[in-house]
Amino acid sequence: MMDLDETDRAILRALRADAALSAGELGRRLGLSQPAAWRRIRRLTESGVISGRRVVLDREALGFGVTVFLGVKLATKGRVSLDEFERAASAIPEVQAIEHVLGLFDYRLKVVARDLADFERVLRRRIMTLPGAGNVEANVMLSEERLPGPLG
Amino acid sequence: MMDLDETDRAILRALRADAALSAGELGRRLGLSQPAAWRRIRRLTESGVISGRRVVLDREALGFGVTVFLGVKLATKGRVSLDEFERAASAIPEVQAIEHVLGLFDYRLKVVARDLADFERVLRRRIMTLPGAGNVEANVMLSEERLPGPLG
DNA sequence: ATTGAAACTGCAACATT
DNA sequence: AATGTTGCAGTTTCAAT
Repeated sequence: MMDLDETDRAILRALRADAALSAGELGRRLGLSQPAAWRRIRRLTESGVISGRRVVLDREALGFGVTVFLGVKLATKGRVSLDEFERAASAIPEVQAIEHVLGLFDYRLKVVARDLADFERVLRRRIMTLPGAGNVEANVMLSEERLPGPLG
Repeated sequence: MMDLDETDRAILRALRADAALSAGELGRRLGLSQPAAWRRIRRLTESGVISGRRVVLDREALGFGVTVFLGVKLATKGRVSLDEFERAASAIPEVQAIEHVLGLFDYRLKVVARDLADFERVLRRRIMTLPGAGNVEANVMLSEERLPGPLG
């Protein structure tokens, strides 16, 4: 953990919205020279605060109009069950994220599909056959809003 | 929606892992010239398939070690209730994502906090006081695995 | 698809405060 | 310790072939 000043936070806020911003453009906005802004970005990257840069793909543009969150309760728990479940879930192409959670469910899966008919196929042939899967609860995503979140 | 060939998919797969890859490096890997790779990236961006580039922040490095998924059932529904709930939830700094869903819950919130004591504060003073919030169910995240997902 | 060229960016070295 | 200036290699972003 690292302590950030107001300038660092402004940089993170800007890069969260658009990681393609150049150090020069960032410096211009914050009143820094290009190398000064660049050095701060490098420092944030090397310290691990910035852990990567990813492109965001538009699922709809790719033909995947349906996103569903699944809560999964395992029927059998234990070291082997968790590993096996995670390995099998990772192998399903439509699964975008696997979250191991504590609470009413054991896992939370984010699944995408072309449409509801396609989702039913994934659910029946892939999800319900996952090793150890007991109760499964589904929530179809209608819309999603991503927020900046706290920076320290 | 746009149709992609195998090369486009390889580009998306590579950029999903690391958006900082240059067009030259991408071309080298795929057997394309630098401008050819660059043109494909631009085409994918202009068509909306690539909808943005974001930095990934390490929550733990920022001092937020706890991530909780909340399922929220509204007590009162209707146009106004949804708008009001979303507006109030957006104003909570610890809320990272607001997902409007169909199913057992009406909303799914991704919330981060410094620790469990901090999370309790957020839950009691911010979440439970959200307008219209009825039942709230929580799942504490233990680990998360993000997968490439299907590309068409 | 390749080449060439202008503008910009990333990155290092050095000086300043 | 953080900044600014200079300078160069590499990249982006075009146009031309």
